Amino acid sequence: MADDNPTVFVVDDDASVCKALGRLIRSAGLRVETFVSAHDFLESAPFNKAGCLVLDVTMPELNGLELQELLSNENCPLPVIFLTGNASVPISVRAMKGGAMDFLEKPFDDLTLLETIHRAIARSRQQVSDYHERCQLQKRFESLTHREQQVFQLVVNGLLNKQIAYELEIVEQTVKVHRARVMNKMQADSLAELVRLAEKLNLQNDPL
Amino acid sequence: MADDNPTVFVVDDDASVCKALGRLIRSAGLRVETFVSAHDFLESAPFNKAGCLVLDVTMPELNGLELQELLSNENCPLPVIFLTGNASVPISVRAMKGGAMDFLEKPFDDLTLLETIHRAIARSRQQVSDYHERCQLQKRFESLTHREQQVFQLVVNGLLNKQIAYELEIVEQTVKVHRARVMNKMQADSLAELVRLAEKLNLQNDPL
DNA sequence: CGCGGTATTATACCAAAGTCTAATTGTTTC
DNA sequence: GAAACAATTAGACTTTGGTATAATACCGCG
Repeated sequence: MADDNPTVFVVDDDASVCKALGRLIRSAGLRVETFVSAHDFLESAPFNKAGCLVLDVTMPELNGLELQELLSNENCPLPVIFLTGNASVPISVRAMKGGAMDFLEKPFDDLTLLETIHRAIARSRQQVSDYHERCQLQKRFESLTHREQQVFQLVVNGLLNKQIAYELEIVEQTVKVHRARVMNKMQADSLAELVRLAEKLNLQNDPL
Repeated sequence: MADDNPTVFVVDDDASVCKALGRLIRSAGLRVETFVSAHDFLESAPFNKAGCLVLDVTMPELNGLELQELLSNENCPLPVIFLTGNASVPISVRAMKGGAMDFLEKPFDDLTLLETIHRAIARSRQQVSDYHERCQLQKRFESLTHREQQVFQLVVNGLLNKQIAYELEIVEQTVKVHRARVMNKMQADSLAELVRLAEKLNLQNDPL
């Protein structure tokens, strides 16, 4: 909502390449930040903002693949586009298996890169939006008391109030109270919606 | 249920390679079928059975990548593992973007290939199982009359019976009749389950 | 034309869910 | 200890959902 301006992060140990890529990408109307090392990039860690990463494979210290893996482990959802001068098949395969958007050899076609960047940003927007939604849901879920969470679980498993009462060894009226609070706190205005929220929260059912 | 025996399909224009791969894979206790051309393979099209495809990239007529794309368009979910002698980065990237499990250069390590095959088969099993479940669901859904499908849609959108009645310009009692039939035909024994079935059927909600 | 499938409605009743007020108990926290 | 929160229950009531029986009407098919 507030900051819908995606940023392209360019990481290449060759400053002149950074500069050239920066120019190219800016010319397409996109915001760019360049870094000459993976460490530099990591300091301004751009979590949960839309954008993408254009990454050189071969760099001293932390190379492109290692950075990709690191970000992946950190759960940073930024799509990665690799650029490389001297690539090999195993490296490109590893990059793609690691979830890279693309893997382009230098010299690359400017338009191809820009087109790939746009696809990456589109994906990133989706990811960021999904992430935010999920966070809000998670927050609501955590605002439930333990008992309310239990009732939530059993309700979306399809149990009747009286069955839930039996499971939890309480009285049906108590279940109704909890259930009403669950609907309120989760901001669901129908059981159908509550079930969908539970799905998004990965509240697995069936553990009966 | 009936045929839980996955088959590895090997396609390589070099018959001796086929033979060697066949031996290797069979030695791991897996069923193998070999083909010396993509066309040969396509004739025994192994849809909706668990297995995987070990594919040479460079072949006369229809090459590996083309076969992969063709199968993908045909919605054939068989995981593909590429083998290649003289590969290039763009080709490997294209293969991986096309959803390949892996892309191995000859000479490859036998154990690596077998390990990849096993992962591919595991994925295939999951896909086949998902596919079957989805088919059954689709069948049930299609057994609903038009009116019942409408009621289904509105029910899982969270509308009350009386609201559904208003939408469809009928009386609440009629909605109840349809609703009961929907629950029966879809084999759902709770609203929660019905909503989950609707999700799996991609009955998008919200088109209010 | 009669039969089967579909859609519709009515009546009646029971079960389940939702709502409101109110009270009790235990725990934690300032 | 008072205040705040959580869990529990009771009682009373309304709304909604589910089920059963039955009847009417339309349509297409043989």
